[in-house]
Amino acid sequence: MIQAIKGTRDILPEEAETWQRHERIARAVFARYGYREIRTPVFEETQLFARGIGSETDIVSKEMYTFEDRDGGSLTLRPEATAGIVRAVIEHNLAQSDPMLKLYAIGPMFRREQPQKGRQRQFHQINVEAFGMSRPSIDVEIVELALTLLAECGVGGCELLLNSVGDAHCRPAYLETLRGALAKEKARLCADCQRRADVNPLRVLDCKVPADQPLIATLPKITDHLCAECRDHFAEVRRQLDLLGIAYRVEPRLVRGLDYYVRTTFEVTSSALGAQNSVLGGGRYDGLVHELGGPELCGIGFAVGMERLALIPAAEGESAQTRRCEVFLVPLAPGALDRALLAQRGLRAAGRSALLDHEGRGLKSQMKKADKLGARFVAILGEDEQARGVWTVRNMASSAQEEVPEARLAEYFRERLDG
RNA sequence: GUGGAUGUAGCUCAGCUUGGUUAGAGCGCCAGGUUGUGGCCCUGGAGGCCGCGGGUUCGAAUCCCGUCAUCCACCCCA
Repeated sequence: MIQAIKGTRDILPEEAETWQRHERIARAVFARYGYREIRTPVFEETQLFARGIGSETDIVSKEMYTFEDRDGGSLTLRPEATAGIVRAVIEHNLAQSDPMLKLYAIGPMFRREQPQKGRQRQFHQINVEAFGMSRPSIDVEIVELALTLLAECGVGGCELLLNSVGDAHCRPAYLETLRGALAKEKARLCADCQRRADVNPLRVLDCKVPADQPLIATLPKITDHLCAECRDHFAEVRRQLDLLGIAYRVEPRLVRGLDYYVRTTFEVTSSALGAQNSVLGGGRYDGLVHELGGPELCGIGFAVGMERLALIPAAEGESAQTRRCEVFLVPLAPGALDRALLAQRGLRAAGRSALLDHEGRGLKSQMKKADKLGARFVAILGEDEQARGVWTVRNMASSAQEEVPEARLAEYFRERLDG
């Protein structure tokens, strides 16, 4: 039996309604903050990701779906959205003409990882990016937007983690300090950390092995080694978050896996998620646009994991089963089908959702079907009704029935279903 | 790539320890109980190479080996 590729899955109609709800809410929220949608291709030149994300990152070094095009070029299914959006911003010179470049994107990403709870090889993100704004207030707006989005989607029990990872001026010096500290203590850490100490010392800070924690706590923190500009920026971000009454926890050990982040980084976690507990993550990426061949244009953004969003139970149980049908038509008499087809077409043209049974079953069976489809009304056409040009209309909630002339059907339902 | 758990009806699962007549339940689906009326109830029905391959045995869903898949976790991220 052919089945879905490992790490991919089908989103069945019932769950798809939850996704649609989240997307609808997101678009509405973004409109209020002045963000507009951009849609970029799901595959790009491999070089774009290698240069943008960092060739030494896990994503680029071992998780990308890369393949050779027929002309020999190397293409890659996007593992994240920001690089492609930045490419489009540069290619179309969007920053030149837009007085306030704010963009969002919704779509699938691809990473070849081992699947587990909240992690798929094809997964979906909602991305938000703002370009050309360097002041701390946009950092705060982005964070506030992220939290508003989650709140409106009904997710509760979330925690905002905040950090500053410094910039090109102060991070190299900090890394040296950290390396120095690690060199002395390395032998006492777990095997993974000893490897990290050489490859990516920042990751040691993120280690979860209990035995390593006491030593990690003594390591120098990035937030104590920021340059004056980064320190001031971070302080102002925190001051404004306080001003807006937004709760957060400064987490100096919060390290992002993409090389392009500078200064502000943040993450929102939920206890409902298991090991992959981050619903949303992002940060500032001031050097990225230039790095990819564009102008000196700063940027900041975040991504929400839609699978993870869907895993978090909505605060209030909004289990309103969607009605698939307002009017269910039941042609009983031989020849009634023709009248039903005409009536169905007419009702649909009038904006009603109308269905009829295509199996030609008995009345009882069709009534059951109408009930299961959530029909508000059932309209029956038997020999008796057909002879007199009327339909017997049953209100499924009250079980009341009355006869309605065929010509008045649309009007009848409009009066009872609209408003 | 590594570790652990699990694979039986469309779905959720029992049966496996102590091998033994046609493999079960609930939900769902279909039909009947009402010559033209849904929900609740009752009755009946359809639907399973018991993940796949091999082995042990008179006999395997059940024991053994292998394999594949899924889930969870490590790594890392949304």
